Amino acid sequence: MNIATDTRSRIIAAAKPRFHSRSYANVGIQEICESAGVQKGSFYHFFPSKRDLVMAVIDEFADEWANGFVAEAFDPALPPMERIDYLIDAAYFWQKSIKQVHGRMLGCIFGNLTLEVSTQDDILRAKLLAIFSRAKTRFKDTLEEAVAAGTIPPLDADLTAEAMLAYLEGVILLAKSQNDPEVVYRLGPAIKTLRVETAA
Amino acid sequence: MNIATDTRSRIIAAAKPRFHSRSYANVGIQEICESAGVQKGSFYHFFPSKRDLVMAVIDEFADEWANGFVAEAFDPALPPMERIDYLIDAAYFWQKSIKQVHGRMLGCIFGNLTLEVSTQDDILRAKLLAIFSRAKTRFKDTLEEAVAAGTIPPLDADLTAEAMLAYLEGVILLAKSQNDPEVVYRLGPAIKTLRVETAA
DNA sequence: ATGCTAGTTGACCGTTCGGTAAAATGCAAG
DNA sequence: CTTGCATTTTACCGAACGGTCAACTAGCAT
Repeated sequence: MNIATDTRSRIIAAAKPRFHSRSYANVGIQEICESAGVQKGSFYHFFPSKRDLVMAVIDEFADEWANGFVAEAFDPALPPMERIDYLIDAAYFWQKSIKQVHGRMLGCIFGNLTLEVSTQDDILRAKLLAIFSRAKTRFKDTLEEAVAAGTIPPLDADLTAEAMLAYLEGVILLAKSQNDPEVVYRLGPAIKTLRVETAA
Repeated sequence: MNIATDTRSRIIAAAKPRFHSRSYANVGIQEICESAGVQKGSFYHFFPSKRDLVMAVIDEFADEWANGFVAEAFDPALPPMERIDYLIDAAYFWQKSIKQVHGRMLGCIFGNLTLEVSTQDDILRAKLLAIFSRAKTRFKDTLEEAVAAGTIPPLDADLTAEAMLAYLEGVILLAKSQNDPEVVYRLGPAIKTLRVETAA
């Protein structure tokens, strides 16, 4: 079970940076197996299909974020709106450090995969949608807290949260098109100007 | 020359909806040729490579937009900020009509391609970047006009324009993840709340 | 010791990939 | 009538694709 788990996680570890830095279709099982030092038959012992692998990769990225930057950013000890600043900062520094190591702005793997596969695979789309949904909830809770504390005027927390998430993804997209994480630095802070008023 | 042009444009016409509705890697030359009623050798007479085809497709989409919705939206006769409303409306109705016909929200092909290929092909990335750059200029000019007219308080028109473009792409991304153009309808109008202040 | 099972191996499946080369066709100008 | 050029056809390339299969190994419980 120990060694078995090891093989499985070696496969995921090999797949993660590849799916992130290239695309779903452009990364083959064979390449992943070679990099992980695993035979193809062994791969299909752990993963019924390529799709199942990418789902595991998505889960790992989501966990990594949820327990890393996101947990730090949405620290209840911070004043609510500062958490959003923190998140933008984290996104910026993460993209920047990846570019320093890898030479490229890789962007958000959830956004990348969404635009690539969501018209072709509803199961993957649902998976990615769930990730976005959780992210939105984080924003929403933060906004509600900020409103309750009187930090910001009342607004439609649900829609504003969704708008902020959209903006973050859009900023990362534009940054990727320029291969330049500084775009995140320049545009990110404007996320706090976004507002959807409460319905009258 | 007439028939020749016809073959070339039949190829592009076959490729356009495919690249838009699926992805770059998922659409093969063979399929495009079959759909266009063209032999593969003939394809390579007109396009040196698959990349050259997708560049032509990008150009066609860009022209289509520039001469269609975008031209209507950025009509100088409209009050500046209403142009932005118009553009959001246009994006919404376009995505909605595509979904009605095709059954799917396909999103923005420029955004789609950017996230798929921009880490793997700098020439395509540059092409897409140029498209975004032109779009940003439209926003920027509009914002400057709105500031000059006193419609909105002074702001950093360049950065705010980029932020608005990012937001639009992000909203479409999120809508695609939900396969629901109504997201564009709900979130789109908040684009006008985005602001980057002028540097002090 | 035996049998079961999780894991592994390596060969193999048919299909598709982007791209090539040479021969054939059509057409227009000299 | 012929030359030349653009276009088209057809057959083909090697490589890679996702996925399958039967045989084999190792460890553990009965």
